[in-house]
Amino acid sequence: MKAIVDCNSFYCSCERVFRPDLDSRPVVVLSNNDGCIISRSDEAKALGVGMAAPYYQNKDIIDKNGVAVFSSNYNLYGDLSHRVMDVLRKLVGPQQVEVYSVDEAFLDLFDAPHAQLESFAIRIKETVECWTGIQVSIGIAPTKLLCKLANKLAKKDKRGTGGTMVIETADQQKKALEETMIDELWGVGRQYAMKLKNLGIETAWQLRNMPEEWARKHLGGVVGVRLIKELNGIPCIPMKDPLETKQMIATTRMFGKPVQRLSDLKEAVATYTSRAAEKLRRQHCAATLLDVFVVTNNYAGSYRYNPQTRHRAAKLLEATSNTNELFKVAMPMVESLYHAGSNYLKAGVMLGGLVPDGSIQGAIFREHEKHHVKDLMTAVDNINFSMRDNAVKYLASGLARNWKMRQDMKSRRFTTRWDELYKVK
DNA sequence: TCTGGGGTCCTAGGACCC
DNA sequence: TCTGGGGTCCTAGGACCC
Repeated sequence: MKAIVDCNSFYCSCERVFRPDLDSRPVVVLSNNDGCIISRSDEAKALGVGMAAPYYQNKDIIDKNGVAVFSSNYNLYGDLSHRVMDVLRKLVGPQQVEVYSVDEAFLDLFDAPHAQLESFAIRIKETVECWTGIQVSIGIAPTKLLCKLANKLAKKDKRGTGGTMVIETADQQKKALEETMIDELWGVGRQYAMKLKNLGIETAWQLRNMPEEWARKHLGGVVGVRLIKELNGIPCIPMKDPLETKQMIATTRMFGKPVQRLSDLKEAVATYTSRAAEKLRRQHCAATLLDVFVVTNNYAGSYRYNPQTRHRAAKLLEATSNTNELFKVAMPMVESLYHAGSNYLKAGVMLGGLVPDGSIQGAIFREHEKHHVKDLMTAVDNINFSMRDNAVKYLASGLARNWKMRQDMKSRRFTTRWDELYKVK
């Protein structure tokens, strides 16, 4: 058996930990640049505030109902997320926890006694809530897909099951699947949902009873087959090794306001490149592919939002995690992508073809020089980690930073900065 | 005036090889 | 004059997730 533990309205819950006065007030948290609403408390959902809805379109409802609004505070959320995951590791063992996202983790319960699953779930839930202040819902089932489904049902009926739900027996599975519409299923997005509805399939139970060959034909090949199997309680999505490293690293941002100057665009890409390189070094990897992209909106005759992306990719001669080496490749790419007179909304850097940095093959005559550079990178990373964000930065990243994003309603970093600690009195 | 920032997996199709 | 079949690797793009 497996479980998923999911934090309820995670970002909102994080804000409430330090603002108990908001416990019964609606709360929302905005995306970077204060653009979209990406987390809503139950009260905000009840008001009809949509997920991923643009902030400005909901401003009326928000103002009228005294909704508390926050810019996203990733230092705070990241730290509380680690605390939740640490509690889970303590309860079930570090190898049994797969962190799936900032607010969700799968647990491998292969040896948990069946008769005690329900009480086990309740104990996990109560411990996490007591130790971190974050409320969670838990779904337990034989497959990941059924776990997600159980979790969704547990969330719907908070009092009945206390925010936990076990789907184990054939009866429990049938009942749960009949209650679930296909568009609520994990792995069924807008496209598949539309397709399925056109074929007359409405509930998860109906989908479960379709033959695999049918799924292979209509639902993206192996993806569809996996869906059906998982619905039938046959595990096809394995637990991931917690030590696995990423295959791709990206850093991309919208600008606070559109930029037109090449110098601003280069500063932004340099900043994202150095961020991406930091992430790369943190997982002890080097990249062999670099991709730079820029997004323009040229408002042809109207103000319609009609973004256009252009990108350049480069294969690196030598795998590297050295920020300077990456700059040397990225900067000319920005220049070649740039057209004077365009409005740039966004830019990004992606690093791919990742290899472990212990095994970098390269020019033998440069060995000495490379050790030097590695020490420098380590020093920069250490300073930035221990001091504060970007205590040491590259000049190429700029000083004026006209393009920096807006975050007008950010709470304090209560748990990760001495000068922003919560004050009791 | 204002629409996020990451990721994964899969398929199709082209280039190339023998 | 005739012009196969099988394989690999890579890239682009779609669909999905939180």
